[in-house]
Amino acid sequence: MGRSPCCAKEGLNRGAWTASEDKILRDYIKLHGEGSWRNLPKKAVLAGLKRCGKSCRLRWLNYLRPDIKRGNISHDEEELIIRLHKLLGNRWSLIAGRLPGRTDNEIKNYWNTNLCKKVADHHCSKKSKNKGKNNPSIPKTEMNESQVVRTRATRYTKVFISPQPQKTVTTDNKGLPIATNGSSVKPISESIPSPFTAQDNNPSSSDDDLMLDVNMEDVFLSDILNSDFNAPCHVDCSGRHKCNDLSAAAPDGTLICSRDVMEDWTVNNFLQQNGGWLAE
DNA sequence: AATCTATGCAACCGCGTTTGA
DNA sequence: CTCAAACGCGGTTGCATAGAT
Repeated sequence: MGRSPCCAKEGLNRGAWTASEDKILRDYIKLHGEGSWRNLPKKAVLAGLKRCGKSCRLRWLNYLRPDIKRGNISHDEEELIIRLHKLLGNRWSLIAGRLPGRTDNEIKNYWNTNLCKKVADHHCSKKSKNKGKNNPSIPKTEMNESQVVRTRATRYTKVFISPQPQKTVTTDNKGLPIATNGSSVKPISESIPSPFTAQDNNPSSSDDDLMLDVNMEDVFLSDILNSDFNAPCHVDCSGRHKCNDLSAAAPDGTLICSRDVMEDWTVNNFLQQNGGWLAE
């Protein structure tokens, strides 16, 4: 089913935004609020704004929003980005969510232009420092090795998590879990919901049920958080497959662990339950 | 001074997910 | 339940500018 391109309508402006366009958009949103981007151009065109909704949304989110923090990224922010990227991969919106005032686009650009090189230099100084797009001689597979794992993942919405009492967790004013000093790392089996403990890969189960065929009883938080996500993972996630990026599919297509599950689990549950933010 | 190359960033594109009729 | 529209995200592109030659 083809979707009509958002910006295909003739007569719409493209490219860099002018100051007057910014003003129109800002005034419009001040008046009507965010959202309904698709309808925005129809209404705003009366004010002379000839932009598609998608473009308006992007301009607003990345540039015009009043809470956007412009300027250099501080060292603390940089550290945080690196850590979050190691944890989350290229989930820029998630990373941006942990950095108030920063946009996903800004962080993505900052990573690609600064941190990517830094991290690459730090981790694999023996490898080429050239950017991939400027160095076509580097095979893509090799380039990917020095990059983080690709994170586009199928989202699984049906995950059975057995109810577990939530531990209270101390958070800072940003909602981030505060690392407790010297927090001892527990085995995952003690701290994560039951789907991550051994489950019988029973084909007779309902097809709608996501089978998390993971036996991580011997996996420790420190193994994951301290692991080099770029390197082949030495954690045997399933007892059958050595997974490279904490998500893998068996040759028969059996899902072993979806990344989103892992991410949600890691960020929202797992770390909190351990009371530590990248606790070591 | 002119040209080339590298860099940074804003914006676009395409695709997956969500929503609602 | 189905399907199309809308939304949101990550990857990529293109342009302006700085620095090197």
